Amino acid sequence: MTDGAAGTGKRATPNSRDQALYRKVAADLGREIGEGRYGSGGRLPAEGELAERYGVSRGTVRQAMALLRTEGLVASRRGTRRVVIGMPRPQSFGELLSFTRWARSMGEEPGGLMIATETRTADATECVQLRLPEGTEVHRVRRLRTLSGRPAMVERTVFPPAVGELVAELPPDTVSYTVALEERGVLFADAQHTIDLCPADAEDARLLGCRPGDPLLRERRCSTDPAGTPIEWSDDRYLPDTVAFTVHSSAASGSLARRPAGDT
Amino acid sequence: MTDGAAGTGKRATPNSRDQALYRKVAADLGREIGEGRYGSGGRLPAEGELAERYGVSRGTVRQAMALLRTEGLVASRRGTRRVVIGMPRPQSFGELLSFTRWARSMGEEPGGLMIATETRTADATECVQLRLPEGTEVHRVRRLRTLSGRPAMVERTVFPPAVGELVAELPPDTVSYTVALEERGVLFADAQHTIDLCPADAEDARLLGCRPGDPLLRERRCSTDPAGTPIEWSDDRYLPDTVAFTVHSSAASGSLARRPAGDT
DNA sequence: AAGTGGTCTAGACCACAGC
DNA sequence: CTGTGGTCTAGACCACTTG
Repeated sequence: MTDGAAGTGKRATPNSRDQALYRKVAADLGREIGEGRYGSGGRLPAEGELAERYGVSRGTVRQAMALLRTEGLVASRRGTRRVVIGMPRPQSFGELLSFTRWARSMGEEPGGLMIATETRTADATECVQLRLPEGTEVHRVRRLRTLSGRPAMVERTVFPPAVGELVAELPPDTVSYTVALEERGVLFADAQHTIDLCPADAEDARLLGCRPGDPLLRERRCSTDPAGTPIEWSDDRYLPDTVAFTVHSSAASGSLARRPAGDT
Repeated sequence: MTDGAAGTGKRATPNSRDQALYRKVAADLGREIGEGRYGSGGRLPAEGELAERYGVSRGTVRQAMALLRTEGLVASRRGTRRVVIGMPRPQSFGELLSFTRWARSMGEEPGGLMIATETRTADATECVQLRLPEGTEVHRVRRLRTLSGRPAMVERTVFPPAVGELVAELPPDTVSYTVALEERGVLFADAQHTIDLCPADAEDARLLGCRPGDPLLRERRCSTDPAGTPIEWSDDRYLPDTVAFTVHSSAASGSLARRPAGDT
């Protein structure tokens, strides 16, 4: 291996730029899959062949494959080569948490009409979700989100104190809190979502232009930073025909579950 | 390492029973997390410590951790120990694909009222989803699913020929097709889900006892076997207040995405 | 029997968190 | 500086699929 890093010869390269090697391999293969290089249901090259092609060890190729697997692009089992079972989706996580980024990726103009903002003591649910001691002050925001002017979703978000302070200082014309927070060093790493259907309350109906009681698609979400600290707890209610959620799940890991309606 | 496997000393043990070592470690840690041993937001032991405790290498501990991570139980970053961010959920995959198993796990009595079964040529959508050539004959089943007698969901499933043959031979009183198929060697390994809201059509309304046009929570799903071959394509429509779906997603992998309503 | 992915080991160095 | 997880390597053996 042509190793410029004078030394043991063990280290491949210090990763000239930001990404890990296995991520580059995964991205490359993901791109090829998206281009139909192997076809839907087609077989990927063997681990050994890929290791040689990219000049990396088998372990690194396997790390890349694990990524492609959790993204739902390939299936694998002992004895045969991996198989293509899905097509890559553009950078889902950023667009998943940010309504603004998602809207823009679709060529729509996102909007955020502030309805109310307040600082109050957290209720029982919020304390559990945000892992805060009882009686903590939290920052609440309610907004009507629009797509190219049309009402699309009512957003009710609660921030813990540390994040709430940042939110309170945001310029009044801020469209994306998520992007603004990331620019201020708050990183989103994990999120837990609950998706169900709920009837519009009086406020939902007034904002969205539907009747009270009309069903909405609800996504409740708790996001955490890389340290595992909760940074937001949100209740988003979408008008029908606005969005759909897609999930990949597998027997090996399984990030999706079905629960009885009602709790939390 | 006290290694009874007289030999190279490399292999730890041939895995006395079915499971891989890293799965045992993950299961064990998952159980401890569920018991609150480390607390919500608490820190896990270091990789090295766990490797010693279980008598395995660091690589094996890391495989276990990767599992716990995709299951949404822990978050991790360089420099500090892993942190608990979620509680374990019981065997989600089996209960996710099987309405029957899910119902029973909640102490409800699942039912399946057969509405219609037919063999016809697949339409365009079905051909794409099941990766079948145009004009292939598929097996279709429509059923009303009930929870302890109450209507809960209308299920419309399409099976490719190989699976359809098995389905056609199932006893008329079969409640769970999923379980029956698994008993006949059809294994479910991966699934791709799309969750959204859709209005009840005339049949939905009649079966579920609601009005046509009333919104239902819809889950469309394509499941594949370990070889990556599609084995079912289903459109399930739930009455409101019946179910909620929960998903974990992370910046590192991301199995959840939001899409505009409409397609596929 | 050959090919291929699954599991496990052992060791190295790096990058980051926190004292 | 020390501890910790992230990345990478090299090699071994096993279990399964396929021809």
